Amino acid sequence: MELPKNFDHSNAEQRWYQHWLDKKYFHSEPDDREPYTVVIPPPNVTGVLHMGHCLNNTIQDILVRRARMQGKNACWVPGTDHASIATEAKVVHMLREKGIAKSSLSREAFLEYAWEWKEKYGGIILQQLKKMGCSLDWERTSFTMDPDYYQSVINVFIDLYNKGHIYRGKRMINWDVKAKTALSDEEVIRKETQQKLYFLKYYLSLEPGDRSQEPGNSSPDSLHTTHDYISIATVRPETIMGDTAICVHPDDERYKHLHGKFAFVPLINRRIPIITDEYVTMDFGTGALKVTPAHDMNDNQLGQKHNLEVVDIFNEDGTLNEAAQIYIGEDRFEARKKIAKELEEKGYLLKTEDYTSEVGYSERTDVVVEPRLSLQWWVDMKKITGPALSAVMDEEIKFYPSKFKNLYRHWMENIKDWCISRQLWWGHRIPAWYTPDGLFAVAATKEEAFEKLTGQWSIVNSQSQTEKPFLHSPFTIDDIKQDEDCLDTWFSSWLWPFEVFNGYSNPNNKEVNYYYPTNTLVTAPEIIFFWVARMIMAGYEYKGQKPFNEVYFTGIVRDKQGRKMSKSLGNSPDLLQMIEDEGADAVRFGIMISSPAGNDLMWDQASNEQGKFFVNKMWNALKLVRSWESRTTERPKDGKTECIFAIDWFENRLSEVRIELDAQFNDFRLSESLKTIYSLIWDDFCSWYLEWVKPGFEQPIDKTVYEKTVGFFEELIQLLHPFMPFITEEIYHLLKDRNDDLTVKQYPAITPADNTILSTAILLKEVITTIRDARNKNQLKPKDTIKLHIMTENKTTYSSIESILLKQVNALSVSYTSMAVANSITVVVQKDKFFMETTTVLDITSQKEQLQKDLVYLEGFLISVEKKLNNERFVQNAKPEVIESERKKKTDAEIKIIVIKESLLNL
RNA sequence: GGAACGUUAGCUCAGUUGGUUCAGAGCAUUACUUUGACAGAGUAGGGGUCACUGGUUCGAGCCCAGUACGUUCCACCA
Repeated sequence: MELPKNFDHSNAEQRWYQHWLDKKYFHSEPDDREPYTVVIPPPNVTGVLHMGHCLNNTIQDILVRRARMQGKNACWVPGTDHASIATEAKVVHMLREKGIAKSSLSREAFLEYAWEWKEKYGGIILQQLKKMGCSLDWERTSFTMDPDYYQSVINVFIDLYNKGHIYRGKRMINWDVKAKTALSDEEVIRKETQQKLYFLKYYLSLEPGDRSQEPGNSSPDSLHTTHDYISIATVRPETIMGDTAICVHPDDERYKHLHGKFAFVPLINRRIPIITDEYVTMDFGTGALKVTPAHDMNDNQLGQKHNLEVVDIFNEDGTLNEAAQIYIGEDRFEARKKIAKELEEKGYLLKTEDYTSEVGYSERTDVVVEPRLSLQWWVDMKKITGPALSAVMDEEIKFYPSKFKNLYRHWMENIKDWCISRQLWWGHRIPAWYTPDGLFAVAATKEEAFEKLTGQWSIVNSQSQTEKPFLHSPFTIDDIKQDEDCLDTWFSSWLWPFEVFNGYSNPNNKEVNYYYPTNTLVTAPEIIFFWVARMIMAGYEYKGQKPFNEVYFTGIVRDKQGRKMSKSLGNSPDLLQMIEDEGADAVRFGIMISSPAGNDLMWDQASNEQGKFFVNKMWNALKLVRSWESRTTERPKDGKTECIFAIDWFENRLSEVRIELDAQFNDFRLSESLKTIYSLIWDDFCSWYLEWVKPGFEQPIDKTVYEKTVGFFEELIQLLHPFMPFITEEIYHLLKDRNDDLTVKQYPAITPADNTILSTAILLKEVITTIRDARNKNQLKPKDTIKLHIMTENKTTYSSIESILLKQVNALSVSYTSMAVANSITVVVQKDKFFMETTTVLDITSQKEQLQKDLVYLEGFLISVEKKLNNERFVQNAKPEVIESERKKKTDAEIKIIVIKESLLNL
């Protein structure tokens, strides 16, 4: 059969992926084999494949495919995350384009749209993973809002609440004014922002207890007989209406006379106390700080400490409310401009300075985050961290690279409570129920909640009966209402490693018992806290066991300028287009070859080229080997020996590499293992082995050699298969007709390599290279033949390789000599001399130069070795084997020097 | 402000317990080959004071201290 000139990747990819699916190779059922379980980090349902996914999933696929070929029961579970905020944003956007406002819809109607949207677009990313060749068990596809999963999330909430680990509390949170939802600290991105620092006058009240000067008159002059003021610096003049104190450092001499006095907030003239706290930095701004407990995290803490009034001046969309008194309804940043102008006009503004500071932005909507007081649901994290810290520190769960252990420890030791409520409809609705009077109960159903609330009601009322007969009015089941909010997305995905096997909804079922704990988690370091840490906690809390044995953190994919790949920068290539153009194998190769373990990778699309070239190289090797098939012959036993050595060598070389690869995989040095295989195929197999066994033009080939060669080729592509599944499966089937498939072919056992053969091959390669180099330098054409004379004490070694040598350096003959051969090119390799007899006129200067260069190096080397050996302290302190090796270096160098000197004399 | 990590060839990176046949690989580059699997190739070569300064040691790319630069994370001064 004639093979096409090139590999047709798109045809092969489709064909083989479908074939693997038809054969159910990726489907796993519990059996008596050792399991190898990986759960995919569930991409957002809204997601489309990007380079990060490409890296992450290629790595997982490599691990899973290798495990499968090692005889393990490999199970890779796919699925998606409902991604509450991101998905809701997309649905809202989609509705807006249709002219429908979310506010005009009931919760039920909105959710109907959302599900519709999810069904339509939600699976795109999973389809894209198929294009990459990912060997996922599609029958196990999970979704964080599947009915069972949903119920598990709710039950976990109830359970944690009942254990006292979840509470409801008013806390300062990061508020996204666009999405109108609370954000966790981790969802806030801090960016350096150019700002203005406004220096404002706060006029002083005359007497600390003077009530005659209450606000009411708008003119400062009417409030103050003098113009004494304290100046403060702020970047947020629009929040002054929320000020309830001014704070100075107790030791600040400038303000000691003001301790306990009062000042007036400009424009609204609220009278506020001047308090002292060491929190204030004396040398920043004016050393006096305006305290706005409702709108600043630190001010809030100060406010609590000093019992200050809290005046919240913002609506949930970031506009000013009535409490602000002025500019009601204006957006916060509009208000800032207007207030700044008014302050200036009325003489409150002393000056402004340019100022750069970090401002928090919402990761989801990119608006400036507003610190806001709000009633939210919280997880008391200290109560559930349990064994999660020690599991990682004691390496019961191993982190690769281990540097992330420190980061993890730091976070765990300083863990803060987790705000889990989100003001969204898309997600798991919080199972809390309220009476019209604000009593609440946590329960799975309304009926249960009603029962609990009735109980609470009677207790409360019986306690308060002495004072008031009904502290809370009576209510019916129809009066109670469920919490409107949903749970944070991560509150569902932290159950992922066991709930994909129904490990919570159906505890101790056969599957979860078999597959859990999972083996390897492959994820991005960015979500070590969001997800990894919380999965570990949930694992111990609900399974009493770690969720995975090891975590491999991939690097961040950056472009060649070192910038993170992102949509907004537009430096993220269209992955699917790339796969279509260059082939999935090339793309997988490209991302893996540039991916050092655990470090960020500078990815350049050019690295796909290397993958494409590699595919082409293997394709051509296939064509070469196949062209021999029809020319095989049985050879007499005393036939040529060159192939015997080549085969011996390659067998041992394969063993050697297998051992190497094992070590690399154990440390997740996947990029290196790909390089190892790449070089094994390109250099060892194509450049050396195939050249050594290649028959002359249109000559026959020994049948045994042919079969061995096909066998080697199979073993090579088997090693490569996890990295580049399509081209390897294709070659496997084109090498010869067969019924089995490479995807499930089991690796042979690892055998030790014979070092003698390996070192003979190294010698052989070195001799070939050196002679070729000498030919080059003496301007011999490739077609010019030579007669090779070898001067060696080790004839036996050379006899096994002399025929290869002859072929590889285009020699007519090889013979052994004990004397220098006149008029020849001389080279020295190790302890042996090679004389190349040629008819071409020789220029001996370059030879001489080379030999002299070698001589100088060797003499220098010898001196340094001798120096060392003559150093008494070295001989005393160094290990015996080190001294022994130094002695050997010395004698070797001495012999070589003699050989080279002789050669120089003969020139 | 605190911390972690990094600095090795033009670029991206390996260098495991200190031992001058360890200064490496892949790209890129140069010369020569339009040879019969492959020019998407072959053969061979050039290229580095291992960031800097000290120290420990018989011996340092590797260990220690400091400096500079870079990246990231955490906390943040209004």
